[in-house]
Amino acid sequence: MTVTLADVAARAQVSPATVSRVLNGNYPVAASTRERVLRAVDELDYVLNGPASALAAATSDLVGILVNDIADPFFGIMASAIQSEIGGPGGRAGGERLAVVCNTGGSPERELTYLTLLQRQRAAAVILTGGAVEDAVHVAAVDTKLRKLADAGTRVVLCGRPPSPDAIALTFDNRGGGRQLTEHLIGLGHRRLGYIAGPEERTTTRHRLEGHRDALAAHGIEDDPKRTVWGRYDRRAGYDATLELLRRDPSLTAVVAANDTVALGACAALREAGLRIPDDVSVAGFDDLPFSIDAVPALTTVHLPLSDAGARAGRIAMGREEPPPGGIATVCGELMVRGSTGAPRE
Amino acid sequence: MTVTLADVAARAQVSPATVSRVLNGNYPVAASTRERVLRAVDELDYVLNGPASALAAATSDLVGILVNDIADPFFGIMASAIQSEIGGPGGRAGGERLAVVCNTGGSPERELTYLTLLQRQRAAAVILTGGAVEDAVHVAAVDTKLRKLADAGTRVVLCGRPPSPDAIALTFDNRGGGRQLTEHLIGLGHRRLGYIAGPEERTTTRHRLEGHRDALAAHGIEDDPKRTVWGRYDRRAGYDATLELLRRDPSLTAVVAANDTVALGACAALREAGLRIPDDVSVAGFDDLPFSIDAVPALTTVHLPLSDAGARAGRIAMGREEPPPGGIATVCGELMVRGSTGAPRE
DNA sequence: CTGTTAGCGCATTCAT
DNA sequence: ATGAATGCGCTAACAG
Repeated sequence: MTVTLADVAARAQVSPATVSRVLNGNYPVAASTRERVLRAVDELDYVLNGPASALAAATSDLVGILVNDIADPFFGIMASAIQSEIGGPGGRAGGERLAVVCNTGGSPERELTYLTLLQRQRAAAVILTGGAVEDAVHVAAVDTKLRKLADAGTRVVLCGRPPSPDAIALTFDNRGGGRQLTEHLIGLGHRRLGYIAGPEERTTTRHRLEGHRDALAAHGIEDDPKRTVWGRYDRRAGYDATLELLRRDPSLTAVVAANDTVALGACAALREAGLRIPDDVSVAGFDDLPFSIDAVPALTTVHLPLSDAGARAGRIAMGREEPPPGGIATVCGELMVRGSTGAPRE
Repeated sequence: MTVTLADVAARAQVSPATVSRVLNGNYPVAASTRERVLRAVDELDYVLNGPASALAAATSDLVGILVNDIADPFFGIMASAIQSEIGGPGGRAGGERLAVVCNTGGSPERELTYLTLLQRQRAAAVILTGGAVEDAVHVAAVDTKLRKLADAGTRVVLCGRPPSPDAIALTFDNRGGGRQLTEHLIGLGHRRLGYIAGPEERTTTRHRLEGHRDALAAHGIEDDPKRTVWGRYDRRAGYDATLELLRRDPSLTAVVAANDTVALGACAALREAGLRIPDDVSVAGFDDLPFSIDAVPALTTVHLPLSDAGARAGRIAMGREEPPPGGIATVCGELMVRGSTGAPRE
């Protein structure tokens, strides 16, 4: 039924080994023979059997990309950049690699499951993006998994995720970015700042919040726990949290959100409460996703070079770029001051 | 070095076949034996070899999801929904399936390449999302590919994509949605409407535009070609196109965009041109992506049930839901009237 | 319910 | 530069 390498060999009147060699292009074959084989491949419409190939070679052309939320452009942008560097020549089987993005939905179990699945597939490389869950048991489980993958020859790269032994890491300076942002607001004169944090157990959440607190502390501003609210990384969370912050302290003059999406929800809540941005309340986000510049007013935020970082992670995973010294590099964000922040009222 | 099924069998003092059976859970095995095997698996930290398994079974647990732009939430939302229905029990190898999303970037070649790669991997199912490129040669090539995949036992489902023989299709009623939207504007009194279309060669672009023109024709409004501009499906295209439309006809009272992202760019351009929305110019989008409600004013658009459609496509691909009669179902959008549209000025 | 026997399709030695 | 032979690790009949 399905045409195999042997069929091609027969048709081209060569041995299966020769066909394999021209297909993989990693061994000298006479030009005339090659051409004959290629023609047979074409005529028979032959398609390599991936599993068989992977089994025999003990490695595959799959490259796994793990993301926390595929519907969030934060991950989409990184995944897209990674993938653009994955393709091209260099792999086996004609140089085509299958970049597969796996959506963990932020669930530790799913993360582990996908890692196992990729291990099962003998993936050529695995790239984990975004913040990690901090639960000690889970961290240990992931580290163990990553070590096994690495031992089995899978290249493991972290992008926008805190370092782990046995993996090359490109981490984002979330703490520094958070600090810059809050210092900007303090510099504007704000003293009563609300903070909308992300999910409590994630590293990204903690680091950004720490940066915020660093800035407060550096300027002798008390960090009133009432001024921090936790939620998910979505619009609704920002909306609800803002209402809650306003309830707890109507005299707030600024709201700092864990990311841009949350900030958008915050803006909506403020607007509905009849407050003007930034005249009554300033708002700031984080990430600088494409839509942030279109918010009204445009969102002050911290720009993260998601695309560049993703591309670099992709190249490292493909062995086309040297890993950073020590296996860890910190990628810094850049404060983007726009219309959503201004001096506090009165 | 790496532990195999045979090792597990030896340790559990059973035959390899038995181990395979408990792992796949598709054959009766005595509870006591099962437990012994599972314990051995655990102790040895055994991981199934995916390629070997796929080779022997002639099918894999891979499910491919093709998207045009992974950084666009339109696709992210569908992919996420599809994936949520892919997992769970029912597959081989412990019921875990690997949902892999492949980013074609809108390129016909990449689309074909990914389909070949998926075919190579003997994917269990393939789901293609979003609009297709209309070039006859490419359409034929894709159809051929889909037929081969189907013949090889891969389930093929289209989601938000026009029908094709040999595939089950859930298509969006882009034409109807486009018509509704423009009729809404005409009903408001608009007569000079600009239209920002997407990439020229895509079905989505064409259908939405046709709907727009249907509405114009139905109301006896001349369809001046000067009032249509083409561009990509991104913010920048909307921005540029709006400037161009304004240049060609400053008396426009409404701008209809091919999708929400484009509409956002249009809003930015209008705002910078000193025009108020909707007082001076009304704006409408399409898709109703999450950020659309946060635009200022909130965007009038056509809501597409991306999540529901994706979930349904996922279930059909997994054989857990009956395909629609005739293999084709049309999914309709719903007009969402919000603040960005109003009566024309004067 | 469990063991035995054959391949699945390809990459890779080792020869020639 | 090419062919022959071997085995990758697993599943699926087929027996028992």
